[in-house]
Amino acid sequence: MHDTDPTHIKQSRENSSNRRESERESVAGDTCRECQGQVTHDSDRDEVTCENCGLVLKTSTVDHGPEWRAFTSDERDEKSRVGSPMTQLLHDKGLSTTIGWQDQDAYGQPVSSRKRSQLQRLREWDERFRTKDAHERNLKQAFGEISRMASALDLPEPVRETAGVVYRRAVEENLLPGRSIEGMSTAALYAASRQQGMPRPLSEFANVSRVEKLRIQRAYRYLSREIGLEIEPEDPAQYLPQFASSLEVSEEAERISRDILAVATDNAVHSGKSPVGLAAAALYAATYLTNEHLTQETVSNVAHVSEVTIRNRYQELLEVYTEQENIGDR
DNA sequence: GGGGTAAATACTTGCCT
DNA sequence: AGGCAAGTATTTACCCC
Repeated sequence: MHDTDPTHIKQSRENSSNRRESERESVAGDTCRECQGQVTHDSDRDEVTCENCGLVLKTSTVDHGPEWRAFTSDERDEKSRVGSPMTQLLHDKGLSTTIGWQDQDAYGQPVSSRKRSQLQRLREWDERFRTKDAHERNLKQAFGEISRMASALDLPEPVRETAGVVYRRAVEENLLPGRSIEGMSTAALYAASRQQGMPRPLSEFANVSRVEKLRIQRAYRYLSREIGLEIEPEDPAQYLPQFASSLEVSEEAERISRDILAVATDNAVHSGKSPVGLAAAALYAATYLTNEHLTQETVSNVAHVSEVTIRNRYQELLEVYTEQENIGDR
């Protein structure tokens, strides 16, 4: 749904109308639209992701369309037995059923009073299990909020799903009691947007959320500490392939930049610095060494960091790197 | 184009109650 | 627990070579 590539949309249409015949098994061979890297299908999570840059290209590749065909509306009514599509954003993933309120059997006949009280008890328990505890009810409300805010901020689908997962984890870890659902769901969305590599300033979230910035901040801090919410690619090297391919630098340069980062990590130069900035600087430094000479501007454009950051960073990197080189050569 | 600096801002951490 | 404040990194805007 979030996929903007028209060819994919066409494919999925064909999928549902031609049933299974045109099902495309192999994502292998396709390439990432951002970095041209190899993409793989993770069947556990049902996501198509890029091996290089980790971009989630497509989630839920399952064909949600019916597996039967109907040619008349009567036939459609008769055959239809499906509910809404499954989604992370419904508290029970949209899969729950309810026990009907009518005291009737499958044929519409009234049931005996004995059965009736049995049904009543079943309904009670059904209700209890379905909204098992405060948690599930929280989820329901929170996911609503997440969706609303994500739309307002125009965040893509993968981010919303991630936010859902994050929030669900928070609930499972019992982090909710005493905290507002609003604050937490905003924090989850904020965290998700960062994890997915498209951070927005906290203030934007504050604008669309019903809680103030401070609350969100606090909730976020809590979140990230309590469930070790590693803002995922903590490893700067992860960004390299992506940058390298969009900048079309030599493999040599990419290899060197990887070295530089490794050395930098050993020397603990990189604590507290943004991984993106480091990756960009390393790449810039590498092209400097291989005489490819990219300008700081081009690198900064691709990496979305300022030239200043690259300047500051690459000098430090180069310093430790050349030092290490000299020691190694001796 | 590379390089530098100052002020503003975003974000984290630590300290205090 | 929550609140505040200080500290660090990054960006923006401007300058010079």
